[in-house]
Amino acid sequence: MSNVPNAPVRLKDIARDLNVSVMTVSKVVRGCADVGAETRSRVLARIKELNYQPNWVARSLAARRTFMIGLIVPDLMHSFFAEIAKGVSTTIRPLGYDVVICNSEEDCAVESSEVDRLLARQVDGLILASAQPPSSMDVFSRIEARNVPYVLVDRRFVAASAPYVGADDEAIGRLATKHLIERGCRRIAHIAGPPLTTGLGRLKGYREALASAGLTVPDSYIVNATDDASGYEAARRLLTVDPRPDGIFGYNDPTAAGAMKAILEAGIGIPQSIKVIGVGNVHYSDLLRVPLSTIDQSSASIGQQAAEILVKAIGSKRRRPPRTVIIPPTLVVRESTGR
Amino acid sequence: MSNVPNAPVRLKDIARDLNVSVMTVSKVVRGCADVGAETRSRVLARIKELNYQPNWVARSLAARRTFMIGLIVPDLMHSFFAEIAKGVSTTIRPLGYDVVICNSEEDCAVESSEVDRLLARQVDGLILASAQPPSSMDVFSRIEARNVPYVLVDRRFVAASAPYVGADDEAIGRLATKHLIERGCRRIAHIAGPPLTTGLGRLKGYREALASAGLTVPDSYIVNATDDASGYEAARRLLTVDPRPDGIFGYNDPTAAGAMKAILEAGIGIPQSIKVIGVGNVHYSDLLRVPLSTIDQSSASIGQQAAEILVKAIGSKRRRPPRTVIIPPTLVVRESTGR
DNA sequence: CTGAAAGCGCTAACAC
DNA sequence: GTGTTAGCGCTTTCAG
Repeated sequence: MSNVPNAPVRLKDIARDLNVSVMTVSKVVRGCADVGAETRSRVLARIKELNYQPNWVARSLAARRTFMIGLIVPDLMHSFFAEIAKGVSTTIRPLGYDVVICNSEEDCAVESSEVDRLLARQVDGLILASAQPPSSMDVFSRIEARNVPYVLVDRRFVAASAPYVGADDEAIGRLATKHLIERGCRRIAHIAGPPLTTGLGRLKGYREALASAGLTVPDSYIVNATDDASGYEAARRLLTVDPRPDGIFGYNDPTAAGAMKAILEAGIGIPQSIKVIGVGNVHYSDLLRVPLSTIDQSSASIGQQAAEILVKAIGSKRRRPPRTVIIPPTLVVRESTGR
Repeated sequence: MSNVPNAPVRLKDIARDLNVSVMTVSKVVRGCADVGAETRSRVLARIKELNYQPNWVARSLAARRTFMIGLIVPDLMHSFFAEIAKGVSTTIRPLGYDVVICNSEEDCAVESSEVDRLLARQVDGLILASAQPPSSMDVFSRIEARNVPYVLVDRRFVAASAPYVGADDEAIGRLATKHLIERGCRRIAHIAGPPLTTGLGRLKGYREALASAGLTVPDSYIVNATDDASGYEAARRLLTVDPRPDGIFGYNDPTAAGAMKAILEAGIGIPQSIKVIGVGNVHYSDLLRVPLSTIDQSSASIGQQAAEILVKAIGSKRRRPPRTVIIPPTLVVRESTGR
């Protein structure tokens, strides 16, 4: 019995009840082999009886491992990141880890403080879809100083010496743009994302695809947005440009969906007059006003692979050379780029 | 200096460097008032210099508080729950808490083990959108046995003596159904959700609204679904019923969106021939094939209020009488129920 | 196979 | 104001 009613059962309680040492009980709990069969079953019986649950805080302090990892994403509401989060969780939970999920709100100061908190909580590893500016290093170097393994997802940072799992953004940009060209578009606009590897890469791919098709576009064909609301506004601006674009490549599905709303509101037909394509293949793309063609990035698998790489890195003592997993993008054709 | 390179700085290190006791440093770190001004500034200086970060695992063990709370939701991919998660995080983070988010996959065994893990990690409190069957008690009684405060959201359980924050599901059902009736529908079908308070309550409200309007419907007007895919299938079944419904009330926005897809695919006009309404006001409702009328439940505010109640409960020693916050539903009319 | 000793890094309670 | 004493509940290490 413990002294205080309602106080959780401890190893000590079980040990006392059974007249064995705390160590023996601890070993049974952790499944160590070097315990006598009879002792083990007595302990096990008592554990079940009292419904003993190890105190993970104490265990973490003593073992110097928390079996907790941190995941920082810019926005959980964006289903792309929700899917990554889910992929991470379902992969890593069966391995005994819990995931602390943080939202950085796309703000690099918030992200930076999240990282510190997670580190202070002694997480065994970190997965980061970072909102840092491309050149910034200090968040990464702080993690590295602590020798905590981490994996970058979605957004790449050359300065960070960490594994990366994500898509090939230039390939995405080329694939989307080429598809519009093949569907007959000649005046292709781009709703560009924030100046991170994702936005920049897709923009570059877009430019490359245009160039290799011998197409040129006015500067006003490139506008900026990040979500459905700003995508809507961006498209409204594009519709005033002369000549009007006949194709729009959106940085991601939300911007593309917002753009479609603006286009349809203006009474312009999709895909007859303007074709639209997005990126991400969010689950509701198929239910939009006009089902949205998109580039699939296998978001769940990004989370899964990041988790797997992280767990391996946690397991091995020495730093391994950072692995890079580039997930090839695939085209999903729906009505918004129909003929 | 610490013995091992790369080992994090400890209170002890700072104390030794400055020839003060560990306690004094600890007090400075925690902002206790009873420290001499000069000592304090010396300590502060050294802390900054060494970039000291308290070890939260050790602190948690000693202080018997982790400043971590657990949040369990059935599905992070469903933006309703993602929004709750965001509401919880943004409310509770500034108060010094971190949130461990878990997905139960709508599976009550998974949920049960999540609860145990979170409890073993000594979370200070729990927020639960539980997938337990309505009568089940044991998850709740396990939490109560540990004396850990918890708050229920979205799904209600009378047997649990915990605060609840959520919508009034019967009111939702009535509001949605009444709206369809007012818009002229007479043959109103319902895509019902799982047999939890949400699904059951909305179904009840639907029945009440029909009854008070003197309408009756065949049993075949009530089908089951949980997400967009099953909503699509459900609607396909409804379309074969004779006489065909002229209104469909979907358990949530995804089911309603899936239903709209099936209806439009069958070449039937929305809202001309069938009007559709959902629940949840997910952020993309406005971008769907036909912008979806819906019932708003203020999901972000559910998360926020649950977090606030939980923090108060954590602060106070004694159990307070469980508070119940019912968020009144509001109607959002869009094109899917247009005249 | 079993257990005693020695912490993990920090804080509560109380002396000085 | 400052420091001392005693842990928090567990694991590591190493001796029996």
